[in-house]
Amino acid sequence: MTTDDHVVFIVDDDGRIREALGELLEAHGMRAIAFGSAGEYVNAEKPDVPACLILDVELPDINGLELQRQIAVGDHPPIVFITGHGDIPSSVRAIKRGAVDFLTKPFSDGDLMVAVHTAISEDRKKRSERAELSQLRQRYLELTPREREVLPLVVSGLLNKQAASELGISEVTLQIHRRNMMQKMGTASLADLVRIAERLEIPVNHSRRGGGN
Amino acid sequence: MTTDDHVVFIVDDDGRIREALGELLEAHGMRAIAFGSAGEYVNAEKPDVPACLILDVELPDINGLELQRQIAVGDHPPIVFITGHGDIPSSVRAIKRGAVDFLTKPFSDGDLMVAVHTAISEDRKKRSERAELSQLRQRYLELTPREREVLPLVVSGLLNKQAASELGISEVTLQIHRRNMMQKMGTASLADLVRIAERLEIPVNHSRRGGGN
DNA sequence: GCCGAATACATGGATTTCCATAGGTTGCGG
DNA sequence: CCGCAACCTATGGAAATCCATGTATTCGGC
Repeated sequence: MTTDDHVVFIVDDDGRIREALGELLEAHGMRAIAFGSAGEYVNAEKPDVPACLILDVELPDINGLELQRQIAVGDHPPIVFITGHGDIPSSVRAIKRGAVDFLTKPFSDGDLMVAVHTAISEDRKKRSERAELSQLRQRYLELTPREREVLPLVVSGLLNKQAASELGISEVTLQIHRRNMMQKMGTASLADLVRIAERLEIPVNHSRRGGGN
Repeated sequence: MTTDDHVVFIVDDDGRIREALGELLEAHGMRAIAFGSAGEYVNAEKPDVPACLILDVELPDINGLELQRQIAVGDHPPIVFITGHGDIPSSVRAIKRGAVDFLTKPFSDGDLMVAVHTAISEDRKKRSERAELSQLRQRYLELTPREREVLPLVVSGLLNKQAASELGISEVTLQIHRRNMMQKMGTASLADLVRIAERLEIPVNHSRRGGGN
């Protein structure tokens, strides 16, 4: 892990904590960027790399749990909460909402580093999955309306003539749309297409009656 | 929700707590079964219905978190922890390991009931998914060794002749195995089979080179 | 008006899948 | 030895999919 392929954000109003954490992370070969308030963090330009957010619960401008709730609407780095005055309901809520850990001060350097590594590893995985899904979604959006209608019928396993009947068109036309759709989706086989449709959570409302594939 | 289609297990060494919780749950039309120790609970015959486990952290025979860890190897009801002396690391660990909630005494009846309903609802969903998956796995186990070899090749989208080549057999033989396999798996189409293979997490190591489905 | 995209339909033909039927070999258990 | 399961192969033929190519209509943008 080099300092260019990840980043650790530190949000704590206590300058000494920011400095101590920054030094700890850099001593472990990690890149750290610190902020004194949630507002600063939210408004800052951020590198597009796997990340972790070390977040103090008691911030001057907003409660850390509230910030977690707010940033949850978009893509955001996994959170490692740190707090000097935590309570159990808060910790439960934080973890249920996806935080990687909830550490009470004083916490050990080791615990923090484990949490940070877990968070960055998690973010790396999620970002990769999101990128792939985003690409598939883009392909889906490039389909014509008709092609988009044909897709769920095809992946549900209907024969071409059955799918054509569902749309009230000829089988020949259905075949054309099907072919164009599969080309745009970049799939060489029906099997590939079915898997992509699953990834995109496209509903399957039909089923073939009777034999064969 | 009738008292026949679910159950709430209570494991607490304090008889008054067991009684109070039992009465609360029954006042809400729920069925409750109480145990004074983890050993009692583990050894008891349990109804095969959606359930919730209200688990005290400080038990005489074992720590509640340790019991969570032990029962995690099998199918077990979602846990709602209750405790009079909890600490944040314990609560974090409990939630991370899948507990529905971690309530510190004195907790409100409302909080407990919400947690219990969430747990039972969750268990109902998981049990349904597990039953379905178990059935699919049973079908998979009924395949002959050859049929089991053919399945991943087919769902990867290979042409029959390509799959046959992979196994060093004739295309005709591959077709026979394919047909028998799809019948045993209860699938009417390749699309259905692909979805089932995904559910069973059968690895796909091949891909068709070139056009068509 | 022209052009391109989207949609519809068609033909001719090749390839693949599917089906029904038949036959053979090997290994295991009763 | 016999029956059965598992595996292998084949034929003949029907159905489905795929491909290449062509035509026509409508709509929107330039």
